[in-house]
Amino acid sequence: MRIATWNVNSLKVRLPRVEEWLALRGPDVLLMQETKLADEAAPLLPLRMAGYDLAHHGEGRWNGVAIASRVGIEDVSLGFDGEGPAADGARFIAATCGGVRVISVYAPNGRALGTPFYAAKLDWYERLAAWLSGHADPRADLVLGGDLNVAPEDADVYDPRVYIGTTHTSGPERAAFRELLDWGLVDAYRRHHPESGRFTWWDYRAGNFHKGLGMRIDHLLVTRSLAERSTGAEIDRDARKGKLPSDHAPLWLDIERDGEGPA
DNA sequence: ATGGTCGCGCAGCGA
Repeated sequence: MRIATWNVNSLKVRLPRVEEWLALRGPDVLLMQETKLADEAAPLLPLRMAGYDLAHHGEGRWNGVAIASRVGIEDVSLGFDGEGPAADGARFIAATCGGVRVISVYAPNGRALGTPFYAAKLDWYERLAAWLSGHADPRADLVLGGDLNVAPEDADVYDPRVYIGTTHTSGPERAAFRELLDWGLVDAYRRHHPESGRFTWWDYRAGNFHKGLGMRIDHLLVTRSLAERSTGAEIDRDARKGKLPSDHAPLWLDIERDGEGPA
């Protein structure tokens, strides 16, 4: 089973790139973020033509998360339980695909340390952790993926000195990220790639992609049962190239089916 | 050169 995540930065603009990428890499499940669409505008038919069902949670204009699956999609939930879909800013969608509970999240950016936006980011992480504690089991198969807007280690940025005093690498953000790991999730990409300098996002400006100036802020966090069955993970830098790219690259993880050997 | 580029939507904000 191949599970991928991609901040597409407008599914409307990116649809051709997404269709192309689905055909190329053939993920069973694709978690998307920043679709920037209202639910009525979600491209259900084009994805259906590509063989995927789509569950979408959007508010239009900003944010918006989705799950595309070619192995079924059931028990869709929008937003953190108890808050209702409107309260989460269209940053959380969960569904069961091929027997695995998958969650697509788009963490708040935080903008700058000490701002209300930064406080809201940390608060969102607390609510995410509370949701996990209340509604998920670390012993079950679960994937929490998306744009978490945190580079968990210094190895996840091109130069840690550049980020001193900024968001994405601050102590409280990294502590919030580590709380997810402490709950029972494993950073699936790191399990396969210990090396530094592997990024999922590069600023559009100043040729940063071509200069290799990026951050690893998109993640696939999986419970141990899945981590033990994972056979590989890759960031697809090629998808950041070419015509009309997102500023994020997709990331995927391959998992053996439960039971009898590789899928 | 004290910016740089996108997407949204039609000014200027957010990332």
